[in-house]
Amino acid sequence: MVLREHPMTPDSQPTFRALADPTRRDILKLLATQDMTIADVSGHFDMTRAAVKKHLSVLSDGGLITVEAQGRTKINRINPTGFAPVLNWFEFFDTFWDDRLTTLKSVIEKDMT
Amino acid sequence: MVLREHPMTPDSQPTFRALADPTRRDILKLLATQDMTIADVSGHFDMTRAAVKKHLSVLSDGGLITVEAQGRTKINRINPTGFAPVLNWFEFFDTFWDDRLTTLKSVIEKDMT
DNA sequence: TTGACATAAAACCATTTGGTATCACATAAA
DNA sequence: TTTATGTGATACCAAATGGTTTTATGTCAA
Repeated sequence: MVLREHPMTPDSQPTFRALADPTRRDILKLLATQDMTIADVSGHFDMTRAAVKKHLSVLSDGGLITVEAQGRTKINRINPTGFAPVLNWFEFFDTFWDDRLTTLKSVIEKDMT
Repeated sequence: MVLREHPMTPDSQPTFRALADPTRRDILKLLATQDMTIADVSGHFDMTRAAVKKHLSVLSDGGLITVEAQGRTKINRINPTGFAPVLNWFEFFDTFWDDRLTTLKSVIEKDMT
């Protein structure tokens, strides 16, 4: 028995990969406040635009942002739907642990105290 | 304004990193069903025990499993509390999006249909 | 049309990552 | 005490990753 993702399930790997880098997670928090061009995003980090652009590409591959061309700039916009694959993955444990009265929700609440 | 994790917040990076690999996510699903030794886990994957051991170390670094010595074997056990850092990170967006009536919960439900 | 500017793309580099093979160590069993 | 077995640790390798620099390309404004 080798556990593998079901073939029909949308591949969650690009999303998990996109979330694995701290800079990309910070970019997502940035874009949660407002849509931004690449130049805008770059202004918040100590790295070249090219590097930021690569991160945005990874985020786009993971479905976590959408990019819309607007003249000579591109508007990077967070995509709430893109979180679904990861959230659904967590849901597996949530439903699984319902039996043990150890839901993920209770885990969060425990951490809050 | 450069977004960085608050110094007092437990570092979530090792947890995100641990979740970024598909094999490690499969291991977690395995351990959700029952605790296992390294040999047990290895039996489910087409790779050497050494490779599986590395994955288990990364999962342990991320706090997602605990390891208990038992004679000459080691029992690997999933640690629900270890999910807290990532779940809390998602909570940020959840509360943020409450204003827009776009909570993560609704994202999941939309994906279910 | 010319020049400025935002993004794209490619080559390149150092480090990390996921895997292997090998050897050492500790514990259970003969 | 041997011997087998489960695990740990190290060295090593190919590929991926995160960054830079440089060179296009496309679009807006004089």
